Amino acid sequence: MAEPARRQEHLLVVDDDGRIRQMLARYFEDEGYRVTTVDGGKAMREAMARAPVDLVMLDLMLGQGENGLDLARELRADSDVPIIMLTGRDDVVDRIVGLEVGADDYIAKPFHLREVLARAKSVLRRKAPAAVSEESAAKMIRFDGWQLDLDRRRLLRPDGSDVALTTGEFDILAVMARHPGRVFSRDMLMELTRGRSLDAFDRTIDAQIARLRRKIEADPAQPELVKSVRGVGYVFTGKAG
Amino acid sequence: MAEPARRQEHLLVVDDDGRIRQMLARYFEDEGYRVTTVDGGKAMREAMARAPVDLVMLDLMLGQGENGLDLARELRADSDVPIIMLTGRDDVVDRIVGLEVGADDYIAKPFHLREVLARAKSVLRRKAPAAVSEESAAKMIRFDGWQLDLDRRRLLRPDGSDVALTTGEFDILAVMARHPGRVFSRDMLMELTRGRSLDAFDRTIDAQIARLRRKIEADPAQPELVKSVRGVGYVFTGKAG
DNA sequence: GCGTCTTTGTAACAGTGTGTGACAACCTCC
DNA sequence: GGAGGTTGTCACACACTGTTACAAAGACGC
Repeated sequence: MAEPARRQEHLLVVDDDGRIRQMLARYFEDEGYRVTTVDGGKAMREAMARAPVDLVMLDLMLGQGENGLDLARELRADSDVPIIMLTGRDDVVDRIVGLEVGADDYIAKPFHLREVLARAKSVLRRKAPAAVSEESAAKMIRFDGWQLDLDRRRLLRPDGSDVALTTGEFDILAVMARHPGRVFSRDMLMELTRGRSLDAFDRTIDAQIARLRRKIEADPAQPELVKSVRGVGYVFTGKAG
Repeated sequence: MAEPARRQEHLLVVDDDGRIRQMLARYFEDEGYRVTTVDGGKAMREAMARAPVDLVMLDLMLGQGENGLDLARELRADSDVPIIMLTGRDDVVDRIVGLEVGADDYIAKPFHLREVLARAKSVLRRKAPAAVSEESAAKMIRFDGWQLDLDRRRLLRPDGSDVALTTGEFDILAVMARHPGRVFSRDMLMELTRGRSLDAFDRTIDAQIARLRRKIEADPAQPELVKSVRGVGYVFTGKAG
């Protein structure tokens, strides 16, 4: 089936398993795509820098202690390139990945190549018309009249106005607001927001919490939404709904 | 000081690695817990059916194609039993998903047994007094016109104004107010609020009670809400409703 | 590329919360 | 009434947290 002369779309496959790289590359090249395959984050960054990419297919479980989620977040920080996650796990993982980093679709391993192709086409079609088309219900967390939009990474005040949160501030709030009433240690917050663990005497989280409070609390000295639990950590005390 | 005959708490360890099962079983049994160990989902279901379980410690990477996250979700569907997940060192995805599925805490392998014990105590302490489900309606305790909001960690006076309680003060009041009329020994209060036991001649609890009274009693010298029981401890005498 | 602006990590300092020992007041039992 | 033990309170030291300022790192526009 000859493809009409069309700009060749460029796929980047990130997977530590050579067989999968080869399988995907062969199949998509047959389908008329240009395919680059890499085995990890470093190579991915290099490939991204070298040539524009239209779609990234990213394995969630990479070897070498690399984490697909981190790479996805990294990609999202830089660009709007569509991302399809490859995962061996079930729908729960995929949902989270979607929430966390804004991947566009997912495919569970083992997969059928025909299905991968269908998803890839679908994602490319959706993304192509410039602006992010909003077909899925936005994932929203509501509390005390506020709205935290996980897809758009925005926080809206009860009056609808926008709060300008930085990436770090947003990540901490997102993790905590998803579990009101649960106490998070600083270490947990560090791991959940950026996959690093905290070393002793690190005040990073405290500083971020302070900045966050300054933006979302009526009186930062008497916080109502993010409270401290002495000797343990922080807890989100907003009321869902 | 003889420990009051307290119900032995029952732990269920789910892990496919026999050495880990044995290590955890030995350690927690030494600490006075009853421990059951199983190696997979089937045995887990059987154990759960056989005897009530107070805490499940669940490995996320089970052999035989079994998925710890599925088991966690399955547990959550049926019950509110606290869950601690055992995860790989840097599998952030698993942790996020685990929390999302409803696990209460996670511990990265390899772990220190002392830390596991501390987490277990902490989870049991927070879960024990009535199932505090995360997204359920606000948990409120009312007494004599006062309102203690456990989710928001706030105390409101009859006139609706806010009382600024510290973490420690709030925890003690929360524990006692949940069980009006029941007498708590200092040791019990220490255990329930911070998972440590009290050593001899420790005046910590007394000091906290004094500070608490100063904030909530009309006349701290003639307490109406938190009374002393000489030779035993303290009792909350607020009238529910 | 370069300079500029934003975001983040870190150190320093101030303020708050808590544990501890001392002591006074109190209770109970003899 | 006195002894011995228990409780309330205070003061103080120390640990924990909030906040600010500044430097480093990163993002952005040109």
